[in-house]
Amino acid sequence: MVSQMVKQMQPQTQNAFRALADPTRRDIVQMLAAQDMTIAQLTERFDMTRAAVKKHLTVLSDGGLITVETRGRERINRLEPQGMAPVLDWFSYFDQFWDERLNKLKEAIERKQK
Amino acid sequence: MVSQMVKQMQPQTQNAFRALADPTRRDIVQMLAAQDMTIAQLTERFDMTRAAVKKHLTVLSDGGLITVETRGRERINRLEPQGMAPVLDWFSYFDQFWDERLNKLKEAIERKQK
DNA sequence: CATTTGCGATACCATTTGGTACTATATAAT
DNA sequence: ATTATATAGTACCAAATGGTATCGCAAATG
Repeated sequence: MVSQMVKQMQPQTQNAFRALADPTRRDIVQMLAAQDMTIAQLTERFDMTRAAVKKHLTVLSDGGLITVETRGRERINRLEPQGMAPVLDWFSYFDQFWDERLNKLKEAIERKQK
Repeated sequence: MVSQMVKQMQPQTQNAFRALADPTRRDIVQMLAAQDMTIAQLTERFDMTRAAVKKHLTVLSDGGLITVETRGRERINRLEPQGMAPVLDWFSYFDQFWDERLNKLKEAIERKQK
Protein backbone atom coordinates (compact mmCIF):
# COMPACT_ATOMS: atom_id res chain seq x y z
CA MET A 1 0.00 0.00 0.00
CA VAL A 2 2.89 2.28 -0.80
CA SER A 3 3.27 5.12 -3.21
CA GLN A 4 -0.02 5.43 -4.99
CA MET A 5 0.06 6.92 -8.48
CA VAL A 6 -0.50 10.55 -7.73
CA LYS A 7 -1.04 11.33 -11.37
CA GLN A 8 -3.24 14.39 -11.34
CA MET A 9 -5.95 13.71 -13.88
CA GLN A 10 -7.74 16.47 -15.64
CA PRO A 11 -11.39 16.41 -14.68
CA GLN A 12 -12.24 16.95 -18.31
CA THR A 13 -10.88 13.52 -19.11
CA GLN A 14 -12.86 11.84 -16.38
CA ASN A 15 -16.01 13.79 -17.22
CA ALA A 16 -15.75 12.84 -20.87
CA PHE A 17 -15.22 9.16 -20.11
CA ARG A 18 -18.07 9.23 -17.67
CA ALA A 19 -20.34 10.95 -20.17
CA LEU A 20 -19.69 8.28 -22.77
CA ALA A 21 -20.24 5.40 -20.38
CA ASP A 22 -24.02 5.52 -20.72
CA PRO A 23 -25.67 4.05 -23.83
CA THR A 24 -28.38 6.69 -23.92
CA ARG A 25 -25.76 9.41 -23.91
CA ARG A 26 -23.80 7.72 -26.68
CA ASP A 27 -27.01 7.58 -28.69
CA ILE A 28 -27.53 11.28 -28.08
CA VAL A 29 -24.01 12.00 -29.26
CA GLN A 30 -24.64 10.11 -32.47
CA MET A 31 -27.94 11.88 -33.02
CA LEU A 32 -26.31 15.25 -32.52
CA ALA A 33 -23.60 14.25 -34.95
CA ALA A 34 -26.32 14.09 -37.60
CA GLN A 35 -27.93 17.39 -36.64
CA ASP A 36 -28.34 19.88 -33.83
CA MET A 37 -31.43 19.18 -31.78
CA THR A 38 -33.51 20.65 -28.99
CA ILE A 39 -34.33 18.73 -25.85
CA ALA A 40 -37.87 18.15 -27.08
CA GLN A 41 -36.64 16.73 -30.37
CA LEU A 42 -34.28 14.39 -28.58
CA THR A 43 -36.96 13.34 -26.15
CA GLU A 44 -39.20 12.30 -29.03
CA ARG A 45 -36.63 9.66 -29.93
CA PHE A 46 -36.36 8.10 -26.50
CA ASP A 47 -38.71 6.31 -24.21
CA MET A 48 -38.11 8.54 -21.23
CA THR A 49 -39.15 11.92 -19.92
CA ARG A 50 -37.70 15.23 -20.93
CA ALA A 51 -36.25 15.65 -17.45
CA ALA A 52 -34.27 12.44 -17.86
CA VAL A 53 -32.96 13.55 -21.24
CA LYS A 54 -32.04 16.89 -19.76
CA LYS A 55 -29.98 15.17 -17.08
CA HIS A 56 -28.08 13.27 -19.73
CA LEU A 57 -27.46 16.50 -21.61
CA THR A 58 -26.06 18.06 -18.46
CA VAL A 59 -23.62 15.18 -18.08
CA LEU A 60 -22.62 15.47 -21.73
CA SER A 61 -22.10 19.19 -21.26
CA ASP A 62 -19.97 18.58 -18.18
CA GLY A 63 -17.90 16.24 -20.32
CA GLY A 64 -17.38 18.97 -22.88
CA LEU A 65 -19.04 16.88 -25.55
CA ILE A 66 -21.85 19.28 -26.35
CA THR A 67 -22.60 22.98 -26.15
CA VAL A 68 -25.98 24.62 -25.84
CA GLU A 69 -27.16 27.72 -27.65
CA THR A 70 -30.25 29.44 -26.33
CA ARG A 71 -32.44 30.75 -29.10
CA GLY A 72 -35.67 32.23 -27.91
CA ARG A 73 -37.23 29.68 -25.64
CA GLU A 74 -35.41 26.86 -27.37
CA ARG A 75 -32.05 25.43 -26.43
CA ILE A 76 -30.15 24.03 -29.36
CA ASN A 77 -27.81 21.22 -28.38
CA ARG A 78 -24.75 20.91 -30.57
CA LEU A 79 -22.06 18.29 -30.69
CA GLU A 80 -18.60 19.50 -29.70
CA PRO A 81 -16.38 16.91 -31.37
CA GLN A 82 -13.14 18.21 -29.88
CA GLY A 83 -14.60 17.27 -26.52
CA MET A 84 -13.65 13.72 -27.43
CA ALA A 85 -10.01 14.71 -27.67
CA PRO A 86 -9.18 13.90 -24.03
CA VAL A 87 -10.60 10.43 -24.49
CA LEU A 88 -8.71 9.73 -27.68
CA ASP A 89 -5.61 11.26 -26.15
CA TRP A 90 -5.86 8.68 -23.43
CA PHE A 91 -5.95 5.98 -26.06
CA SER A 92 -2.91 7.46 -27.69
CA TYR A 93 -1.01 6.50 -24.56
CA PHE A 94 -0.94 3.05 -26.06
CA ASP A 95 0.76 4.14 -29.24
CA GLN A 96 3.99 2.49 -28.18
CA PHE A 97 2.09 -0.53 -27.12
CA TRP A 98 0.18 -0.85 -30.32
CA ASP A 99 2.15 -3.51 -31.99
CA GLU A 100 1.13 -6.67 -33.73
CA ARG A 101 -1.32 -7.47 -31.02
CA LEU A 102 -3.19 -4.29 -31.78
CA ASN A 103 -3.05 -4.75 -35.47
CA LYS A 104 -5.57 -7.43 -34.93
CA LEU A 105 -7.78 -4.78 -33.44
CA LYS A 106 -7.23 -2.45 -36.36
CA GLU A 107 -8.05 -5.20 -38.80
CA ALA A 108 -11.20 -5.97 -36.88
CA ILE A 109 -12.30 -2.37 -37.19
CA GLU A 110 -11.56 -2.27 -40.88
CA ARG A 111 -13.44 -5.43 -41.48
CA LYS A 112 -16.52 -3.97 -39.85
CA GLN A 113 -16.25 -0.76 -41.77
CA LYS A 114 -16.62 -2.40 -45.15
CA MET B 1 -42.42 9.18 -27.64
CA VAL B 2 -42.55 7.38 -30.92
CA SER B 3 -40.13 5.00 -32.54
CA GLN B 4 -37.24 4.66 -30.19
CA MET B 5 -33.93 3.67 -31.67
CA VAL B 6 -34.12 -0.05 -31.23
CA LYS B 7 -30.52 -0.41 -32.23
CA GLN B 8 -29.49 -3.64 -30.55
CA MET B 9 -26.22 -2.80 -28.91
CA GLN B 10 -23.59 -5.41 -28.33
CA PRO B 11 -23.14 -5.85 -24.62
CA GLN B 12 -19.40 -5.97 -25.29
CA THR B 13 -19.48 -2.34 -26.36
CA GLN B 14 -21.36 -1.23 -23.29
CA ASN B 15 -19.20 -3.33 -20.99
CA ALA B 16 -16.03 -1.91 -22.47
CA PHE B 17 -17.21 1.68 -22.19
CA ARG B 18 -18.35 1.05 -18.67
CA ALA B 19 -15.02 -0.54 -17.76
CA LEU B 20 -13.10 2.48 -18.99
CA ALA B 21 -15.32 4.99 -17.22
CA ASP B 22 -13.55 4.57 -13.91
CA PRO B 23 -10.17 6.24 -13.34
CA THR B 24 -8.84 3.38 -11.23
CA ARG B 25 -9.66 0.95 -13.99
CA ARG B 26 -7.99 3.14 -16.59
CA ASP B 27 -4.91 3.21 -14.39
CA ILE B 28 -4.99 -0.56 -14.17
CA VAL B 29 -5.19 -0.79 -17.94
CA GLN B 30 -2.12 1.41 -18.27
CA MET B 31 -0.23 -0.60 -15.69
CA LEU B 32 -1.07 -3.84 -17.45
CA ALA B 33 0.10 -2.29 -20.69
CA ALA B 34 3.55 -2.07 -19.13
CA GLN B 35 3.51 -5.62 -17.76
CA ASP B 36 1.27 -8.44 -16.69
CA MET B 37 0.50 -8.32 -12.99
CA THR B 38 -1.16 -10.31 -10.23
CA ILE B 39 -3.88 -8.87 -8.07
CA ALA B 40 -1.45 -8.49 -5.18
CA GLN B 41 1.00 -6.57 -7.36
CA LEU B 42 -1.70 -4.23 -8.55
CA THR B 43 -3.03 -3.74 -5.05
CA GLU B 44 0.41 -2.55 -3.92
CA ARG B 45 0.06 0.38 -6.26
CA PHE B 46 -3.32 1.54 -5.03
CA ASP B 47 -4.66 2.83 -1.80
CA MET B 48 -7.47 0.32 -1.55
CA THR B 49 -8.05 -3.26 -0.53
CA ARG B 50 -7.40 -6.30 -2.66
CA ALA B 51 -11.13 -6.97 -2.76
CA ALA B 52 -11.73 -3.58 -4.32
CA VAL B 53 -9.04 -4.15 -6.92
CA LYS B 54 -10.51 -7.54 -7.66
CA LYS B 55 -13.88 -5.97 -8.33
CA HIS B 56 -12.32 -3.59 -10.80
CA LEU B 57 -10.58 -6.49 -12.50
CA THR B 58 -13.89 -8.27 -12.82
CA VAL B 59 -15.39 -5.24 -14.54
CA LEU B 60 -12.39 -5.02 -16.85
CA SER B 61 -12.76 -8.69 -17.64
CA ASP B 62 -16.45 -8.27 -18.37
CA GLY B 63 -15.46 -5.53 -20.76
CA GLY B 64 -13.10 -7.89 -22.55
CA LEU B 65 -10.16 -5.64 -21.74
CA ILE B 66 -8.17 -8.18 -19.76
CA THR B 67 -7.79 -11.92 -19.48
CA VAL B 68 -6.63 -13.90 -16.50
CA GLU B 69 -4.28 -16.82 -16.53
CA THR B 70 -4.18 -19.01 -13.45
CA ARG B 71 -0.69 -20.20 -12.65
CA GLY B 72 -0.44 -22.12 -9.46
CA ARG B 73 -2.17 -20.07 -6.84
CA GLU B 74 -1.47 -16.87 -8.71
CA ARG B 75 -3.69 -15.22 -11.26
CA ILE B 76 -1.83 -13.27 -13.91
CA ASN B 77 -3.86 -10.39 -15.30
CA ARG B 78 -3.04 -9.54 -18.89
CA LEU B 79 -4.19 -6.68 -21.04
CA GLU B 80 -6.32 -7.72 -24.00
CA PRO B 81 -5.84 -4.81 -26.38
CA GLN B 82 -8.37 -5.98 -28.92
CA GLY B 83 -10.97 -5.56 -26.22
CA MET B 84 -10.76 -1.87 -27.01
CA ALA B 85 -11.94 -2.53 -30.53
CA PRO B 86 -15.65 -1.97 -29.81
CA VAL B 87 -14.82 1.39 -28.25
CA LEU B 88 -12.58 2.57 -31.08
CA ASP B 89 -15.11 1.21 -33.49
CA TRP B 90 -17.75 3.43 -31.95
CA PHE B 91 -15.47 6.41 -32.34
CA SER B 92 -14.93 5.64 -35.97
CA TYR B 93 -18.53 6.68 -36.45
CA PHE B 94 -17.30 10.25 -36.09
CA ASP B 95 -14.68 10.18 -38.80
CA GLN B 96 -16.16 13.28 -40.35
CA PHE B 97 -15.73 15.26 -37.15
CA TRP B 98 -12.21 14.29 -36.19
CA ASP B 99 -9.79 17.16 -36.08
CA GLU B 100 -6.10 16.82 -36.76
CA ARG B 101 -5.25 15.56 -33.33
CA LEU B 102 -7.69 12.72 -33.57
CA ASN B 103 -6.66 11.99 -37.11
CA LYS B 104 -3.09 11.75 -35.95
CA LEU B 105 -4.02 9.00 -33.59
CA LYS B 106 -5.89 7.22 -36.27
CA GLU B 107 -2.92 7.50 -38.59
CA ALA B 108 -0.65 6.20 -35.86
CA ILE B 109 -2.77 3.12 -35.66
CA GLU B 110 -2.70 2.66 -39.39
CA ARG B 111 1.06 3.18 -39.53
CA LYS B 112 1.61 0.47 -37.00
CA GLN B 113 -0.48 -1.80 -39.10
CA LYS B 114 2.01 -1.92 -41.96
C1' DC C 1 2.25 -32.14 8.57
C1' DA C 2 1.31 -27.16 9.81
C1' DT C 3 1.60 -22.57 8.27
C1' DT C 4 1.70 -18.94 5.23
C1' DT C 5 0.30 -16.87 1.03
C1' DG C 6 -2.73 -15.48 -2.93
C1' DC C 7 -7.04 -15.33 -4.08
C1' DG C 8 -12.43 -15.86 -4.29
C1' DA C 9 -16.90 -14.85 -2.31
C1' DT C 10 -20.11 -12.83 0.40
C1' DA C 11 -22.47 -9.54 3.33
C1' DC C 12 -22.75 -5.00 4.28
C1' DC C 13 -22.45 0.21 3.74
C1' DA C 14 -22.52 5.06 1.70
C1' DT C 15 -22.84 7.45 -2.44
C1' DT C 16 -23.91 7.98 -7.20
C1' DT C 17 -26.83 7.19 -11.01
C1' DG C 18 -30.84 7.07 -13.93
C1' DG C 19 -35.22 7.66 -13.71
C1' DT C 20 -40.06 9.88 -12.36
C1' DA C 21 -43.39 13.49 -10.91
C1' DC C 22 -44.30 18.02 -10.04
C1' DT C 23 -43.77 22.98 -9.99
C1' DA C 24 -42.13 27.26 -11.96
C1' DT C 25 -40.69 30.57 -15.56
C1' DA C 26 -39.98 32.70 -19.84
C1' DT C 27 -41.12 32.96 -24.72
C1' DA C 28 -44.40 32.32 -28.64
C1' DA C 29 -48.89 32.18 -30.57
C1' DT C 30 -53.93 33.25 -30.78
C1' DA D 1 -54.39 39.23 -22.44
C1' DT D 2 -54.54 34.54 -22.36
C1' DT D 3 -53.00 30.27 -23.53
C1' DA D 4 -49.71 27.01 -25.21
C1' DT D 5 -44.96 25.66 -25.50
C1' DA D 6 -39.99 24.81 -24.26
C1' DT D 7 -37.38 24.40 -20.76
C1' DA D 8 -35.34 24.57 -15.77
C1' DG D 9 -35.32 22.87 -11.18
C1' DT D 10 -36.43 20.29 -7.26
C1' DA D 11 -37.79 16.37 -4.41
C1' DC D 12 -37.97 11.77 -4.40
C1' DC D 13 -37.02 6.69 -5.46
C1' DA D 14 -34.80 2.17 -6.80
C1' DA D 15 -30.83 0.27 -8.42
C1' DA D 16 -26.00 0.29 -9.45
C1' DT D 17 -21.35 1.51 -7.92
C1' DG D 18 -17.14 1.60 -5.22
C1' DG D 19 -15.61 0.53 -1.20
C1' DT D 20 -14.70 -2.37 3.41
C1' DA D 21 -14.54 -6.39 6.49
C1' DT D 22 -14.63 -11.13 6.96
C1' DC D 23 -14.53 -15.91 5.99
C1' DG D 24 -12.90 -19.83 3.44
C1' DC D 25 -10.00 -22.50 0.24
C1' DA D 26 -6.20 -24.12 -2.49
C1' DA D 27 -1.36 -23.93 -3.35
C1' DA D 28 3.55 -22.97 -1.69
C1' DT D 29 6.69 -23.24 1.98
C1' DG D 30 8.91 -24.73 6.35
